Amino acid sequence: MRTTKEYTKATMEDVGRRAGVSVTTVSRVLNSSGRVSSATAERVWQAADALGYQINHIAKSLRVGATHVVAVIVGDLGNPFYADFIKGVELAAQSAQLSVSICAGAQDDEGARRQVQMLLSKRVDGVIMWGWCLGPDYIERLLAAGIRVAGIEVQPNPPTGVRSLTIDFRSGMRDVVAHLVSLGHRRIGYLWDRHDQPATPESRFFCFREAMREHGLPLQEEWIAVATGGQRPEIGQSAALDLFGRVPELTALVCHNDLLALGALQAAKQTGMTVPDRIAIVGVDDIFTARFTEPPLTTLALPRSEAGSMALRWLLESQTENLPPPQIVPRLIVRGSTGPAIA
Amino acid sequence: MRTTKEYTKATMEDVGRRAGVSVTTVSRVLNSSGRVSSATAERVWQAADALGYQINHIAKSLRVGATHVVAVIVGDLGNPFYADFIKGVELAAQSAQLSVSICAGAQDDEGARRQVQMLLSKRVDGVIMWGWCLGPDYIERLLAAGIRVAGIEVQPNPPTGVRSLTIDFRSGMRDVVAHLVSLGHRRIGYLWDRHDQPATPESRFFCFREAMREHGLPLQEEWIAVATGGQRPEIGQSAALDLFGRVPELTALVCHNDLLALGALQAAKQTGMTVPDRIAIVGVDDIFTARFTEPPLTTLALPRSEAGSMALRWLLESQTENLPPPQIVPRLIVRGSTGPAIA
DNA sequence: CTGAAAGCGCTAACAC
DNA sequence: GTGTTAGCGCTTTCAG
Repeated sequence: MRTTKEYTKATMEDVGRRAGVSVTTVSRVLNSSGRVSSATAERVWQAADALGYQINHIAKSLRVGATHVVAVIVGDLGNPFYADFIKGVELAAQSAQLSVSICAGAQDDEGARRQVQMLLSKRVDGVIMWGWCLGPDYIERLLAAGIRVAGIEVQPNPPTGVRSLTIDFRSGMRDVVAHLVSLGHRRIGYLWDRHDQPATPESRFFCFREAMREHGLPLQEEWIAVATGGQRPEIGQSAALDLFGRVPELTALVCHNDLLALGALQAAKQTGMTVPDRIAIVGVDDIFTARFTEPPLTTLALPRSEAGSMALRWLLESQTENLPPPQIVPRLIVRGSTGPAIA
Repeated sequence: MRTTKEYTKATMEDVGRRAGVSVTTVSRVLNSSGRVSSATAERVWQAADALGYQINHIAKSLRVGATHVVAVIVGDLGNPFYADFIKGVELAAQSAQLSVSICAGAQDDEGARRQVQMLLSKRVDGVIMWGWCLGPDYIERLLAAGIRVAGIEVQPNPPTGVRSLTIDFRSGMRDVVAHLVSLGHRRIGYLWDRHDQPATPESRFFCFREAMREHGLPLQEEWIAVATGGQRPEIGQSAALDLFGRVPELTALVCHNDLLALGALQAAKQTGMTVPDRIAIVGVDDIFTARFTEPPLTTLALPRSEAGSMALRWLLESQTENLPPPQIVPRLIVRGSTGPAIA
């Protein structure tokens, strides 16, 4: 084995010395920028890999002012939801020769401040996020620093400049409701995660309500359960429990996300309501777990990995003006948690 | 990608100019290195945040030769197993002022080569991995470049220099077997993921076999099912299916990991074997899904998030000679998939 | 086609 | 206490 020093610390100067050329030429060869005679080019390449030369990205970044690093920032890394998303980003990043840095979501404002400071200091080229993990002023700050920002489900009103990808919940929720209606359900509740607060027209909740209206089944106020306290099954469970007690005439429940739906499933079990006979349950996301519950969860699948890749590519797009922002289209996956309504 | 030139951020020189001092002084103040009169220090601070100064880590890294970036590299980012692990690393990284870069595992050798090249180029300070995602020579290469490497379940024989954390499967598997035996099971099979190949003394499989022996229940060759083809429930399912058909006298099955156990659960369902009455099933890992299967999965929980934090701290440890390598201790979580053996 | 030289923003000797 | 200076390794004018 070659010695440490030689193998790893080779600089362009070393390569140049070995090939009998200047650093300039080395740089030109290695980046295929500028005209170099093929003879010297050959010598440079040989010297480079004889020395095991690896470009020093730090130096390059300093010089050219771009780091080729994008950061992914998500609410809760422990949430199984995000793994696929990150995977998608990673995948696309690899083919774009970027590396991805990950940041746990900022819980409080102080955390957010620190995150932003870090992003700024590290001079990342871009930031990708799912959901609104950073306050608008922080996002503005990134934007002002020339850092590109792309986001999925950033509501309401992502600051101008954010490359926003939307999920077509309009069609998605229409599918969900159509499915339920076709099974004879008419009294369909919604387990809402208050997080998508003012429920903008692209939001899950808004689209659900809209779809209900389209079917002539206006959503009743009391059919809504509000889960507050984070995306955790337990939260969904208690909210569903309350809802089931309060309005027993419901025959179906659509949940804002699968985590909450998992809780609803438990709540049903707990109160002796059979799924899907007594109550049908639908989630959104299609997390890994969804296939393994009893019964398996019917859910509106979000192609998270693809969404991650799309977000990265959208981030890289040089001009977004003329292009239509990418849409992520969800797909209803019917499993065992939905069935015919009781007569 | 566009450079940030046009947005040029404040540099130390700008701060210095505004405060009427030199860059050196600014550096000294901002890093609290060196003696500076509190009066000037005060002026510098004021100038700094008047200008919204953010240190440029790129420049700093180039100068000091350390990037304060650690990379996490795992087999498959989509595997729900890893999310918590990464979260743990992130958590500890935050308090150590490091940022974490993530790398999807290298599937093939070419991928691995590229990953390593990237790590080298980006001059990360350290690499943390779960499982052996990189061939030994690649690891050597990182080590040779002065990059610290920490790994969990890196078997067999992590190259010297790797800061290896082990999981105490010895006690863990002992708990598993003791649990099963206390329920009256004696014919206990094992669903093996061949990946932990030569089954070193720290490995899941080895420890299981050892625990069986301790209980006077030597594992029969034919009680072993081998799942090849990756960590996917489907793989576990077909392997379990085969095993159940081949050796019906088994009353319990321990699975190398939860993903495989999920498959085993399906296989049991498929063949009409009730769990846990006809066959008890135990997994390892305690992935999120485990709580939601029917019946819920009894499993040997690995504290993945803590493991991630531990790994990072162990990576940072300056001298490892005198210190005992950290041990991760698993904990048996009894749920519904295990019960008394049929008489 | 090739090289010399000027920095990118920061830190660390080394003066004063 | 504070400033001057010399780079870290690279890209990029600008000359030859």
